[in-house]
Amino acid sequence: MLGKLIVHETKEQILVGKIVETEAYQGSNDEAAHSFKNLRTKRTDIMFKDPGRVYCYQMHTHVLINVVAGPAETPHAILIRAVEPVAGLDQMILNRSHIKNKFNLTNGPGKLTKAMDISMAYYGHHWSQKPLYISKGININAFEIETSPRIGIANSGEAAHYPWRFFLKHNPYVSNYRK
DNA sequence: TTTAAGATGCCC
DNA sequence: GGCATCTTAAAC
Repeated sequence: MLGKLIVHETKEQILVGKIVETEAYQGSNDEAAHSFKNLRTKRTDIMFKDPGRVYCYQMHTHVLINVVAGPAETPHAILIRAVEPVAGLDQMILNRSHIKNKFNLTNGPGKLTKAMDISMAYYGHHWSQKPLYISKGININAFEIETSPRIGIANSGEAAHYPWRFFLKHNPYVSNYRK
């Protein structure tokens, strides 16, 4: 998914962001995943459906978005943690309360949803359909990708150490690492 | 029914 | 390091 484009056709502008950071959550076997042990609730339900749909949820005051992965009944998901603005930068600045630093607009999972005006209304929406879809971007070679443990899951036992965060080396729009 | 924690971000 | 703010899971 790294290098692919998220496109959101809003009524104001077309907003486009290149994916530069993701995290993998492996369904039933991953203690850090919401779907650990196949836990199926109103929130996690969409992960048990067909792949390619939007799994979004609210975390504190923010919305976080995922792409559902794996076949039906296999609740995997990929969290989109950061994008690099490609189009609609001025609208993103407005959406982010006039944040000045362009590197601070979309470098986190809660920041990018606000910049790109992606809300909980997209729960279950398919990522192949307008007005919110993923399109072909650039191909990324393996040597351009760096990995690390995932962020913000320190209380997830062994899973906290799995190197399932993926991001583009030296890209200034990647989020700041923290535990 | 109640409570505590959370795949965060911003301010001090 | 604290706190906003709200959903959800799990304990009572």
